[in-house]
This record gives sequence, structure tokens and C-alpha cells, in this order.
Amino acid sequence: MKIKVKGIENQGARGKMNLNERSMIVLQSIIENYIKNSEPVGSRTLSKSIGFKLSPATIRNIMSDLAESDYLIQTHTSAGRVPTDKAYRFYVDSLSKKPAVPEQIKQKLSPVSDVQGTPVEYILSKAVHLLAELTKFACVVSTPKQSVSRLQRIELIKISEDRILVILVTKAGVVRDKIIFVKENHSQEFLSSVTSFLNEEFKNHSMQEIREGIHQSIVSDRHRYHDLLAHAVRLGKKAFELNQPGEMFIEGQMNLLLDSHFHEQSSVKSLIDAFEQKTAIMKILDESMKNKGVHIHIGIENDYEHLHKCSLITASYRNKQNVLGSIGVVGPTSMDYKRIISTVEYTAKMLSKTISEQSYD
Amino acid sequence: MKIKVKGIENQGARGKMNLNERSMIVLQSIIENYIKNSEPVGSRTLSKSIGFKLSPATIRNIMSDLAESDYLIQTHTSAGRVPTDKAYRFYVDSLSKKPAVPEQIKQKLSPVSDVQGTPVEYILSKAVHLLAELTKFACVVSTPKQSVSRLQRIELIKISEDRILVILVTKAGVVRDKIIFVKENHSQEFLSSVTSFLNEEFKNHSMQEIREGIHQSIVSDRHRYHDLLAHAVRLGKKAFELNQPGEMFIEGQMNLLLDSHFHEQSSVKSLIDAFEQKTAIMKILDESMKNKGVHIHIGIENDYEHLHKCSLITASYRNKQNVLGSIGVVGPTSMDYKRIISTVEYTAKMLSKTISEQSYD
DNA sequence: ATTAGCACTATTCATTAATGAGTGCTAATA
DNA sequence: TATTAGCACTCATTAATGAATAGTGCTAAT
Repeated sequence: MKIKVKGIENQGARGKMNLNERSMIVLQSIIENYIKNSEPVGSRTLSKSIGFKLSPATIRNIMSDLAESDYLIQTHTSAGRVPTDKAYRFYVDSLSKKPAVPEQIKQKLSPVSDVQGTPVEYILSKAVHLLAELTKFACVVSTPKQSVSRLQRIELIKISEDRILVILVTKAGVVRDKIIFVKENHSQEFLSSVTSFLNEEFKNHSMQEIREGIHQSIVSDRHRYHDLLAHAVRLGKKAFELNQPGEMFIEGQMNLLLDSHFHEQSSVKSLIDAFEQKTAIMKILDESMKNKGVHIHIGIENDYEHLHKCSLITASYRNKQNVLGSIGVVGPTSMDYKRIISTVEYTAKMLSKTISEQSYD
Repeated sequence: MKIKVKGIENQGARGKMNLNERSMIVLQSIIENYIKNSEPVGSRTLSKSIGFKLSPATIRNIMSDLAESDYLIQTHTSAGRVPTDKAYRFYVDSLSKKPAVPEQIKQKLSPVSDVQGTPVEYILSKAVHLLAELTKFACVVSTPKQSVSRLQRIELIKISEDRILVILVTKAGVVRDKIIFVKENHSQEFLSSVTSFLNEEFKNHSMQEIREGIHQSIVSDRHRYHDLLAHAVRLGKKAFELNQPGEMFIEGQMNLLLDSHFHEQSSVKSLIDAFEQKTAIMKILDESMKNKGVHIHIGIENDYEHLHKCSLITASYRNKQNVLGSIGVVGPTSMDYKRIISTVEYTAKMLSKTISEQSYD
């Protein structure tokens, strides 16, 4: 069987040519082979594993072209070829139809919905744990951003003479508590009044809005004429002050060490650094909240240098109202993108579903 | 200079002899040498590094005896000798005077007290993070056990028709929340009454006591005559039900990989397993709460097989009233015990101090 | 009891050679 | 003109060898 090649803009100069259909198939085949075996793939192997008949020599020519266009590299002269990040990018972009999530994976992730009714943090940690188990890579999940979520309820509880416990419950079902210190010794009855006032005033508003609203209340002077209001505003300001930075749960870091890629290369130190200062990964997760669907960051595409040997697959999770956070996988650039992408996507979906059902809107 | 040897029960048979003073010094010297350089130590090296004059040959004799008594092993015939777990046990037991904590370490741990006023979990994570940074090993800390801590306050908040948010504040300053599902649609006023009742009834009692107390209330039938009481008991039972298993924070797992010992031996897999199913380490932390002071588990002494190449140094932390949890270090058996022990001890002390000051008794 | 001396042993390191997987190029072929 | 067979060449990997080294154990002398 011969394959008809419709060269798309196949200009003379090889180095600059676009990929024709056949070389695309060859490239895909190389990539999938490499993903599977983690070993440079040579023309002979490929000639066998590829769907149609093509001699090693011909394949060598194609591979040579692909190498010239930076889709492949050789570790040394007599070695097979290895896909570059550019190749992986091509590969994931050409994955048009997402494969159905295997029943087995669905089943392994089902415990996520079992923990419905528990604190959101617990659901998240369950999800990220299972994801790590399934993918055998490191997995991360960011806790719901406080600023976007909207207030379901605030409660002020007197704990001691100078301490008040503030409980914030958001529509997403997230409970945050913190202790604020006050100079005046308020009675619990008084705090109850303030609580009622704050709830009436701010329920259903986002934390962001509330902070701004309170700021305005302070700027306006209507509260000067009302003692309760004045105190409510002052306490509220403290209560709603954002002090907890966004958190992130990490699971399965150690998985990466079993992966041959990280084991051989001495990029272990890099990985350690990457997870040590979590900011870079956190940033990618935050970014992922801005758009729907699965996000893919391949190797060199990452801003942070220590992640240059890694790919990140992320997807945001949400309740009915808002995007809350994201969950993702950190693995080698040669990961099985098909599988990981669909798994992450499905996990995010499960997470969204579970959290939505215990949200309050 | 010659060293007079007062042999303590130096019976003829070498294999069964106790350690005389000189061989003790030699053993200590070997251990400290090995801890420092991670390399088998030979008679020649030792002859130089030891405090007093002794020829390599003599030292060889001593070492031979020590090897026969299972304090040392050789990796092969022509290698120096390496301390066994038994040797490390001897070593830590003979560390009578704990060295003062270096000012530098104190300084690096000072941020622990800076986070006073934040949730206990945050203080814990700060402490364990710093400990990992200081020791360069993996560190763990268990969150306060709910059962032992005593109730400062309970609050029931109506969230939706069938959901009630329960907030438990313990004397230790730990806030726990959970959502319980109910069939009846209670009004918030009613919940407030129940709240008052529960607070009056159970404040200052340990969770354990409360659970038992409520059980008794149910067994007795006095509540049958009182509607509020009946509901209070029913809600309280749900509210105080223990559903969150003890948690544990882990930091610096990756540090272990940089350690030459784990790198060379392929015991990495074991370590991964150990941290994967956290129960074994959790059990050791729990155990550590039962007695005061620093606890040391050396290699083979650990029940859990995957920890046979590790030593664990743990210490409990507490508030004024109760032991709350423990913090610890997981490292290679050849860790610098002196330094690690004093660091863990000091960290636990800092933790206790910081948490005590924001406890409510 | 201690030590010097010496034979012995096992690791480590560098060198060498053989093997093999894979390429690039050229000439033959369909 | 596209494909293929054939061959020379390259480089990593492996095994084998031998020299250097660090260490011990034993024995005889001090």
C-alpha cells in the first residue's frame, strides 16, 4: 500500500518546509514510540511499527528532515532520535478527538464523589491523591481563591476578652476561620448584632466586593452617626482582610523519581527546587483558572527554568457560579499526553461536580 | 600518653565482652567519623583522628572485637568499617549532656513565634517547614488530636435547609468545622438555644468525655421529657462524632534524595512507600505523645520494614494543659544525632510555647 | 599489652577491544 | 522522481584486563 502525499506548502528548502501528511504520521509514530519506551527510536524500529510499508532508508530521510526542522534531536551521532518540545507541542495540538476516559480510570476516581459533605479541602486532597496514584506523577491542586467566591455567611464568636473568632462560609462551601485581636471587650450579644448586620449587608457579594464595600463605608461618614455600624465596619474590615495566601496541595512528588527520565538526568535537584518554592507552579495553576478546558505547558514553554524538563497538564475546577481553583499534573515532557490529559480533565470534572453539589447556590 | 583501661566485666571471651572505656571511645570516634564523611572508616584514619596515641594495629584489634559484638560491619574484606544500628543506639544512649542549641538554629526557628495568632495548622506548617530546611531531611508533624483537647466553644450555624455547619473550637486554639446533614428544618433561633445548651453542658470537657457524656444522655431517658434537650443531644451526637482522622504534614521529602546514603542504596522505593502510606510514621508520632522528651527510633528498631534504613527523631508539643501532637525528622541512620536531636527538641519547645500562648486556658 | 611488618584481599580506576545500534551517503531500481 | 539496498562510519555500551590503593589479619618483636 502506498500513501499519497498531499504536501501542504512543501517549499523546496527542506529546513523551512511544513509537515506533509506522511512525515506527520512518522513524527507521531516516533513520539508515541518514545513515550512508550523512553528510548531513542531508530529508523529500523520505526519501519516495523509504522502502519504502512516504508523502508528504513526512506524513514531516515524523513527523520533527517524532521530533525532539521527541530522536531527531533539526536543525543549522539549513532543514536536514534528523540522528540523535541516542539514535537510534543505539535503532537498535543494534533490530538483532535479526545479519547473517551477508560472505565477503569473513572472507577478509580469515583471515591472523589464519596467524600461529598466533607470540607472542601478534604475533597481536594482526595482528588489530588487519586490523581497522583493514577498518573504516577506529581500532582497539585490549588485551594479555592477567597477573593472570587461569594459570602454565604459570616459569624463572629467571642473566644476570650480580646479575641474574636471569625468564620467565613462561602457559597462554594469553603469554611475559613481566623482569629482577630481587638482592644474593646465586646459582649457576645453585641457581636451577634454585628454578625446580623454584616450578613444582611454582604451576603452573596464576593469577598473582593466586600473588601471594597467596607473600604467605601469607611470613607463615607454615615457610620459616624451609628455606633453599631461603626463597630461593625471596623470589625468587618479586620474580618475580611485577606491574610491567608492561596494554598496548594502536592501529592506524589516522589513518583517522579521512579520515572526513568528524571532518574537518569540529574535534574532531580531542579525538581526539588521547583517544589520547594511553590510559587512557579502556583502561578501556572492560577493562570489555568482564566480559561476553560485543559491547559498544557510543555518543557521549555514554562517560564520557570527549573520546570524546563517538565510538562504540566492543568484544568480548573468550579462550582455552579465561579471558577475556584485548578488541579494539575507535573511530569516529564515525554509523558503519555493522551492519557494524562483525559485523566486530568475527568478529575477536574468530578471535582467540579462534587463541589457544586455541596455549594449553596 | 597511655590510657588506663578499667575493663568493666571484661570476660575472657571477646564476643561477649562488654565495652571497656577505650573501645567505647574508639566506637564513638568511628561513628562520628562515619556520620561526618559517610565513608567506611579504617584503622589508619582513626589512629590519627582519635584523641590519644594508638597505633593502627591496636585499633584494628579493637575494631575486630567491636565487629564481633555487632557494633561494626564491613561491606567487604578490604573496606573500613561501618557502624551498625546497635552502634548508633549505643551512641545516642551515651550522649549524656545535650549540647546547647546553637544560636544560629535558634535564629532560624524564630519565625515560628512570628506566626502566633494564625490558625494552629499554619503554625505547624511553618515549624515543619523550617525544621526541614534546617535539618535537610524529611520532617513530619501531626495535627492536634481532637479527642484529648477540651472544648472551648461549639457553634451551630444554619447553612441551608438540611445542612448545619458545626464549628468546634478547642482550648488549644484549634478550630474544626464540618457540615452535618439533618432531616428536620431547624430555625437558627432553635440552633442558638441548642448551642447555648451544649456550651454550658460541655465547655472544658475533653472531646472524649463529651462523646461518652452524650452517649450516656441518650441511654438515660431524662431528655425524653424535654424537646430541646432531645434535639440538642441528637445534634450534638452528630456534631461531636469524630470523622476527621489525624492529619500529618510532611515537608522536605525530597531532601532525602540528595542524601548520599539513599542515593547510593536503591532504598528510594522504600522511602516512597513509607511516605505513601503514612500510617506507619503517624503511629510513631502518636507513640511519641505518650512520653516526654525526645524519642529516637533507629533503623531496624522501627516496626515498619520500609523504615529500616531510616532513623526517626520525634518530640511532642503541647499547650499548658495537654500534649497535642508531635513533630519529627526522618533521615538516614547515619544522621548527625547530636544536632538533629537538639534541633527537634528546640523546635518542639518553640511550638509548644507559641501554641500555649494562644490557647485559652 | 602494644606495635611493626608483611601477606593478602577487594575495590576502584583507566585502558583497551569487541559489539552493536544507528546514521548518512551513494548508486541502483521501480 | 521517489524509493530502496548497500556500505562505510560513528559513537555508546560492555567486558576484560591490569595497576594502584586502602584496608585487613596475622605473627613476631618489643
